[in-house]
Amino acid sequence: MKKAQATRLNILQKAFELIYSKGYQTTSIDDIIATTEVTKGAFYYHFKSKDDMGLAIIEEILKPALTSSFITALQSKENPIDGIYSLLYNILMNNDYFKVEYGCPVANFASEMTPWNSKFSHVLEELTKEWIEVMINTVEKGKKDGFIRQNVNAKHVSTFIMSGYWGIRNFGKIENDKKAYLPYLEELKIYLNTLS
Amino acid sequence: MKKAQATRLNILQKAFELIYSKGYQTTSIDDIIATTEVTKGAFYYHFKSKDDMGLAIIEEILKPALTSSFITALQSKENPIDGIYSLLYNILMNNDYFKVEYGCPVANFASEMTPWNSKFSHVLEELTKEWIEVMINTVEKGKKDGFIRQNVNAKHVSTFIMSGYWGIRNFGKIENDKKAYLPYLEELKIYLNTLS
DNA sequence: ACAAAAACATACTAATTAGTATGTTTTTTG
DNA sequence: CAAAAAACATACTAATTAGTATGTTTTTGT
Repeated sequence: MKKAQATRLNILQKAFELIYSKGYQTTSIDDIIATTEVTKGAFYYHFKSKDDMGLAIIEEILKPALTSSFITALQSKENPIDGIYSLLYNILMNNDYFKVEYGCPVANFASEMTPWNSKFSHVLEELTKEWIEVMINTVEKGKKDGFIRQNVNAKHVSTFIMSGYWGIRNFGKIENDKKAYLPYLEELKIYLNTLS
Repeated sequence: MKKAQATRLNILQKAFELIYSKGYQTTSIDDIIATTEVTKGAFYYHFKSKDDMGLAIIEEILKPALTSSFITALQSKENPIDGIYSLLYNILMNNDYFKVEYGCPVANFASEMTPWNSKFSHVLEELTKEWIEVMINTVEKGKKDGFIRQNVNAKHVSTFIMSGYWGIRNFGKIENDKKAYLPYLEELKIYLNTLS
């Protein structure tokens, strides 16, 4: 019950990298077992289907990694305006787990799977709602602490910011250059300051 | 030289609908010829490959349709703040060519094709740059006409707005309900008013 | 140590894929 | 009207796909 978990995790991680760079549909199981150097038997011992593995990637790789870094980044600054900006700046400019040319893995999954696969839709909805909730709470706390105006709607602001993030990720993919992020970040900073 | 063009256009339109709802990879040529009721011979007479057809969809269907409606919507109001808001409101809430559950066709293409297909990346980059340019010009005109502050950076603002649009489209896909657009639109209105 | 279960390996299958080879029909043009 | 080119039709192919059937090896509990 130790080595087996390691191979399972190895499959998930390697498969994630392949899917993140090539997309879910274009990543075949043969691709995955070739790069992980496990056999098909091992793969289907751990996952009952390709979709089962895809969902496990979201639940076991993306969800914990992103949610924790999301929360700590937001809480790193006293003023949520600084917290939100530094979260987005760092995730776009300094994170080298994410690549400009590949966009946001969650947005990619959503874009590719969502209309025709309800299981994926569901876990992705849960995940994004969790993020929005975290950001809403941050904004509300900022209102209580006097950093943000009382008439700011936390849900609207959070949705607005998350949308911009997903969108600029797609721009980055197209332009294939982190420089594409800069105009967005500049305007984000100005926008965030209007909330105080 | 008349009926042939009609079949070509028919293929492009039906293929677009399939791709818009299911994605490019998951739409097979057999799918396309089944719904268009043309044969494989006809298909490959008009397009030399699947990618050739995909690019034709962008160039001949999406580009003209979107760019023209984009420009006229932006110019419909004297104040660009109203113009931009009504453009986004209408494209999100009133356009029934686009479906919530399928998102933005251009963003879908970008998300799915961009990292591994440079030809698609290129035409999509051209297309989005064109939109950004149009919006920049609108904002600049608004500055000249006194509707928008002089210290507003038109490029930053345009990129910021376009990002938000693409992102909220992805949210809509996940939530599968136009209501997901409303918090975004409310905050967009507030943001746009800070530009005046 | 040994049986049983867990973990992995190999060789297949049936379906689907983009694309082609080779036709026939329809239009156009001289 | 006839030949040539354009437009479409049919039947294939070779590769790839997710998934399975049937093994062997390794680990675990007793």
